[in-house]
Amino acid sequence: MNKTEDEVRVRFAPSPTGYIHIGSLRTALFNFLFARHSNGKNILRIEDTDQTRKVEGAVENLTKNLELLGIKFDEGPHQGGNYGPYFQSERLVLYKKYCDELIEKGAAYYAFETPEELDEMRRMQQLEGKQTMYDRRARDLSNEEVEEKLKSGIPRVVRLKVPLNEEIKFDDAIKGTIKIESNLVDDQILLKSDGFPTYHLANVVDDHLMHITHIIRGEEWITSVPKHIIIYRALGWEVPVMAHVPLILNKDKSKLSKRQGDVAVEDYLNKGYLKEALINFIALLGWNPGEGEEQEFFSMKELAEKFTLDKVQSSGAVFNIDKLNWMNNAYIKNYDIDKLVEISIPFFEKSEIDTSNVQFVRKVLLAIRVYLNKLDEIPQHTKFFTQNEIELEDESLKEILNSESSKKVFEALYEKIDKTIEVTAESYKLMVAEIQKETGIKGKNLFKPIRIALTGSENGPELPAIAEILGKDRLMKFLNKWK
RNA sequence: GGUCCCAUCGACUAGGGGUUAGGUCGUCACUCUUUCACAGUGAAAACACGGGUUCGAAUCCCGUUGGGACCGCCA
Repeated sequence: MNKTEDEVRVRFAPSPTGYIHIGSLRTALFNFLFARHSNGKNILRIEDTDQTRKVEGAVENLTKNLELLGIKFDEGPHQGGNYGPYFQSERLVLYKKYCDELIEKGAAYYAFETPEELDEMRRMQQLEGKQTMYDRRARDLSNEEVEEKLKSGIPRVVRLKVPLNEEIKFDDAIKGTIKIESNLVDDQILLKSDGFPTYHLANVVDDHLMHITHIIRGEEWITSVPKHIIIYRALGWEVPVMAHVPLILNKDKSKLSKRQGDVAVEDYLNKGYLKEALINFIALLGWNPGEGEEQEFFSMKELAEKFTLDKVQSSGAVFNIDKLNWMNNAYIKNYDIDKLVEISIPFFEKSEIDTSNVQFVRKVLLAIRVYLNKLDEIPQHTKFFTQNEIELEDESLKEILNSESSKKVFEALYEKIDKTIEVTAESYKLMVAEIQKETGIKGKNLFKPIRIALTGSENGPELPAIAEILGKDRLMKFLNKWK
């Protein structure tokens, strides 16, 4: 064991449900940033104690995406570590051991109700308008009764014996002091009848055994903290620092959900949001460096330098796709072009562009990147570069093409291109400038007909770039049609 | 319904006893431009309400209202 005394150790503990929720991503990010900021360790632990919800390949998918986004772990299923195993399903003996200890100490007890009985109990409570919670009916069973039932082999669970008439208090690093009456805390099931622990038991045991110093997780957990504190106390363990991160919300301020848009990180990656933009955006959802800082763009390194828990917001944050789009566009515009080409290839494959010609892809991307909020918009911007026949966007454009002055322009440009060996953006500009001088036609009357003749549309990327990409042959073909 | 959490422009937020309440997205206008976009300049836009405390409250306290989360042999 090589843990140094006050080393910060945090964990991200997802259940393998098959995809990473945007909210989980932020929790993972905050944990990672906090660990890096404090020179501590970031640990990945898989909470797979629900046998009914196993998803094949979920862990691989999760690890892959987190890694892709730059969130790294120092310990975990793949990287190993001194406190494994890092799958809860492989730690069952541990949970059993501490569960027995709790029973021994009188801090937990056996209960024998069936799920149906519990449903019925809750139904009645609801009918009476009471809070639904276990009525503690098995709490005071005599030793003999318990022995007898255990022997009979009927299904049993272990429940937490919540001490009565006490005020449970703790200090949350984000929310401040929180107090709850113990009488309102449920005698939570700790060990299910299948022998697996529930979240509450497994979490406390693992966080302790793995020497977790700070628990950074979603706000939805805040109401179960008292249960955890009771377990820590019963086992004589120190309670880690709690930090409950506020929720990410839908537009209507409810918890971010599938129904109202994409929630899986993969969805965003697949749409062509750059990982840097996604991380930057997510980090700013519920956190900011404060103190008059007006910077909006942060690299992962900068985030790690600046991240502290006291700057995490205490209220929820609406996920605003407009701002993500703006930010992603900003990243796309400033990204290293060769790297961007690499990332963009899969999206170009959905267009007419021949992706084997990387130079060509590069040119097109350079011309259209300014328009892209996300990479999956590439196909809708590439048609100007791939058309072999020009289709007019609107019949009324013919009028412009057929005007006297337009004809003159086409004629002149055609001749110049004919004499040119290769059309580049530069040579195109020169030619058009010459035409302006020679014919006296300028402004709209000059460029508009050309644009329409070459693209079929009144607007689009810069003409010189388009001309270069189209190339001499197509340029002549398109002009010839109207001259 | 019970418990807990939360409350600054439409959204993300800065500020945290004395500020013209600042920035970013979005919106609108103008400028630039051989189109659209980009870029630039500017505008509209907020301290939920009511009581305290104080010379002074967006800021501290209490309440109200509003929103949210949780109340499972899920995590």
